[in-house]
Formats: sequence, C-alpha cells, structure tokens
Amino acid sequence: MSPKSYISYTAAVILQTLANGYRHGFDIMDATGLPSGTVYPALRRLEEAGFVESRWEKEIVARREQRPPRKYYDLTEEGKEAMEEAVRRYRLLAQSAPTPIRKPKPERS
Amino acid sequence: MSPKSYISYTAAVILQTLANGYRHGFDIMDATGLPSGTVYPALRRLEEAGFVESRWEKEIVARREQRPPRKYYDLTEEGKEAMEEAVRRYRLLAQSAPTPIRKPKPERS
DNA sequence: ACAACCTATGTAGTAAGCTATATGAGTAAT
DNA sequence: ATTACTCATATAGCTTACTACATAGGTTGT
Repeated sequence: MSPKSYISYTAAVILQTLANGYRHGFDIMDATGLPSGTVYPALRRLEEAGFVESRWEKEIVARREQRPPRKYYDLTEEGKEAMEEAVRRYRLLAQSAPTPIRKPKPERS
Repeated sequence: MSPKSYISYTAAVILQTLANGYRHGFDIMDATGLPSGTVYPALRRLEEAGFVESRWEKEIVARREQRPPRKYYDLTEEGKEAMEEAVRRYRLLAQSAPTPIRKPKPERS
C-alpha cells in the first residue's frame, strides 16, 4: 500500500489516542502519561509528515472557558492508515507471551 | 518497591524476549524485528544497569556448529522486576481501544 | 573463482524521546 | 499579596533508537 516509512511506537500511541477522541496535546499527555517533551515535538513531526492537521482554538472560546487556548489535532487519512499499520506491528508487549513471531524477514541492517 | 528508574518500551520488549527463551542478540533481532543498531547497544546498557548478565559461547562449540560465537544473556532478578513493571505500564496499543487511563497523575514536566 | 547469502556482533552518525525547566493566565487558600 | 496549584504549550540538552555500514567465516549456486 503505502511506500511510506514506519512510524515509532510513541507516534502510534499518539495517533491512536487522537483516533479515540482526545484532541489536543495536554489531553494526550493525560491519556497516555507521556511527558510534554515527548508529545509536543512528536505532534509537530506528525504534522510535518502529513499524518495530522492542527488548528488553534478561537481565543474567545478559551477566554470564556478561563484557560489557555488549545491547539486541536485531527488525523488525516494517511495518519489513520499509518496508525493501523503500526498497531499491526507493535503487538509484542501486548500478548506478554512467548510470541515466536516467525517474522517475514526482509532486509536486516 | 524499586526506587529505580523507568525503562523504555524497547528495553522492555528486549527483556521480555529474553524471558521467553531467546538468548542472544541475533535471536532477539529475529524475534522482535528490531535492528542490530538498536539491540546491541540496548543489551550493553541493560547489562550496565544490572538487568541482564552475559557470557560468550565457547569457541569450540561455535566452530562445531559452523557459525560465529554467540554472546548469551540472562535476566537478573532486578531485570525481571523491571520488565514486569514495564509490561504493566505499556499496555496502550495492546488494547487498541479508548483506554481512558485515569492516570495516578504524579508530577508533570 | 566468484557472487550471493546466512549467522553473528558491532559502530558512526542522525533522528526521536525524555528530564527538567520556562511561560503565562487563571483559581484557591492562607 | 504571596504561595500553591491547574491548564496549556513549548524548548534546551542529554539519552535512547534507528539507518546504514563494517567485519568475518561459512555455505550454496553458477
């Protein structure tokens, strides 16, 4: 399908969190436990890669709710595909069992 | 329990692979799909941290089996504890569902 | 004989992740 | 009124992970 590159475990977690309805950086930190120094740079890279799109919350809204303005993120179609592909790949810890993955064995560095 | 530090996702995967009977670097690469440039440095750090112990295969054995000598690794008791603690923490992708982890919320950076 | 491949470990250099800190406005308590 | 806390985004600097390459002996194929 995609001739594109693999995404990291952390990137996949972030995309999945977005897919599950969490919509801004602080929210993702809360849901995942990842620190801000991981989440914000990762979101910037994901946007550069075209996997998410962002827009700032209107200042009026933020002021009305008495908090700093949020930056909202949405998954793109490519982002959704990359996430699904990654979920397929990062199943190791999930099963917490022998997992004798008889890997497809492509190239090895 | 342990006043010790968190280990990374990759480190946890490697410890778990060792716990499941894979015993040297190449074997771990095979089982996990992680590249050599990740696995060998990680094993060195895990040994420095006291989570694994290593010993070289005897040359006679390797020659008999017609291959390069392997470096075998074993989990220490601390390594086993660190792994179990990490498995508890890295469950996110596993469930592939909303996972509204109402995190203990300690300090945030 | 040489190419291509397999097992096995490793490093140099770059990209990504984490710790600690900063900023700034709001609320709450003393 | 100053301390402390919450929400929210962000970066500097160190650590970890990945890409690409190196080494080296063994086997297999042409």
